[in-house]
Amino acid sequence: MHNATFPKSRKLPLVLSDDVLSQHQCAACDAAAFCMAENEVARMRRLDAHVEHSSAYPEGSHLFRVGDPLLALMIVRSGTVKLYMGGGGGSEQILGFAQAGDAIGLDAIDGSRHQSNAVTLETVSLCILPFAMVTRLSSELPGLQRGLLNLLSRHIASSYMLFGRHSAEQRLSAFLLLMSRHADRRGLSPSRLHLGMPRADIANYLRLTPETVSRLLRRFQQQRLLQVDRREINLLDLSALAKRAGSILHD
Amino acid sequence: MHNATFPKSRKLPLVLSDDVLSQHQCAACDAAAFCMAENEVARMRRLDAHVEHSSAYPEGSHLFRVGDPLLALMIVRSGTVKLYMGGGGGSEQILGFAQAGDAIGLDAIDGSRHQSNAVTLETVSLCILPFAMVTRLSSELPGLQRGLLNLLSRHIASSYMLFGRHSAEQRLSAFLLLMSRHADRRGLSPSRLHLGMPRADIANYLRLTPETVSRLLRRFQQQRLLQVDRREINLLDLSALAKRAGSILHD
DNA sequence: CGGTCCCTTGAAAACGTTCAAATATAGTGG
DNA sequence: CCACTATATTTGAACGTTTTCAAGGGACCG
Repeated sequence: MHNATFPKSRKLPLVLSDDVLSQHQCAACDAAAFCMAENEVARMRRLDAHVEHSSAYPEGSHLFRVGDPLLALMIVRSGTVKLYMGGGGGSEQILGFAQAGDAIGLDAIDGSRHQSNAVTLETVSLCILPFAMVTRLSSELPGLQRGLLNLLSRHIASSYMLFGRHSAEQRLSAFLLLMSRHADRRGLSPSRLHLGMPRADIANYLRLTPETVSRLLRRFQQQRLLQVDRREINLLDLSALAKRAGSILHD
Repeated sequence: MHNATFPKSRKLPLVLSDDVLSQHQCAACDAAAFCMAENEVARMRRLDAHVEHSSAYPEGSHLFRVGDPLLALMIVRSGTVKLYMGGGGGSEQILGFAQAGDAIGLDAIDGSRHQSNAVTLETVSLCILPFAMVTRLSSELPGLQRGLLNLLSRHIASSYMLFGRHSAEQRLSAFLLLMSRHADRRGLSPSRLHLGMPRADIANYLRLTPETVSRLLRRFQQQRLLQVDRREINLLDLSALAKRAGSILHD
């Protein structure tokens, strides 16, 4: 890890509000299986004793870079993280975005070093599960390893949106719809979307230009499919949007 | 597996010619680590005692489909295998091609079921390493698991060619160049290329149309970069081709 | 030989990009 | 609080690459 951009983390004080927040988030979180398991093993000992709740990372913080050793599994509590490959030399390729409840750090397939970069696009807070703990729990609990692998494969499956030759309209529709379903799964409103990233990043991810993304959003708004307010999107007609997405999501 | 398209395999007779052939291939094979390990464990016992050498699969045979249980790690000995997702309903997406020395069957990330389809584009012969053997060896030999994971990650890394927004010329150049390097690594001529697949499959893989692939090949030929003879390509100017590929391969 | 599949080739059209400039927003320091 | 700067977004018009549509060869297999 690059300490220059990696602020020191600390355990959060156990005030009630934070505890409730934590529970709510954990219930709809990628790492729920881990936290449940931890509870079981520790006989209802407090999560906070094992999971490290980080302080906030300011926008632009690198959580890890290519080649960094894999130290921990991280769960985004709030904010948006951009995962990308290729240096800043104009040729970066965005692999995906992680928001509340998403796990990151699973890209290290060889089990030791990261294969992509992760940078915060907004102020971000994390739950940090030291990798040693993940490993220990995995060996103790049989079902857990499968959970971890499922998590990994789900991540990869979502990236299949990028494969295939689809129109700009299809890709943006699918992107918005996936964001919506993601929010829904996390217990948030499926229509109130918070894009944590600039247009340029959406464009890069979808293999388009920022101009095209902007124009499409405007068109969708004119067609009453949604309302745009900077990075806040209000989806008005999910089924129509699904129709635009076409074959990307159904297959 | 679908037995309808999966002919019964047998162990090859140990005639000298085949043995030599086998050794030659194994030396430049994705599974070399496994075969070495096997030799070590078995105290120089013959490979053939453990690795199942399949009979030939005719063109169009499905080696596995989505959802099939993962039974074996397969190494292509000759021929070309197409890996793809999405049903035949006009919307298939090709994920890659496997030729001599390539390992297939590693797509089953959750460790139990295949996540893609594999079909032979030509007559294909395989080495089959039953998954139980792979698992057993992996647990006995520490370095082996890493070898397997490296194999997996290399496979994934090569698919990053598909990410990113590149021109048709860049993508086709990169494709040919990767084929060339692949052949070189396997001990074959880096200029004499045998594309095992139709133009339509190259196009699908590169997110283009068959027409565009055909036109580009013709243009490359006019520019003395290569010579085209049906599916046999003679690469005349690798460095010029690399220049066309541009940023795809260097990053 | 006849049929089928694959590949090629041409012309027109579409989609998305590029270039350029205006507008809006957030952040900063006076 | 305002002016000021940098960054992000929007918008327009022209352009270019790639696709689409259509038709013509060519190889292989029975």
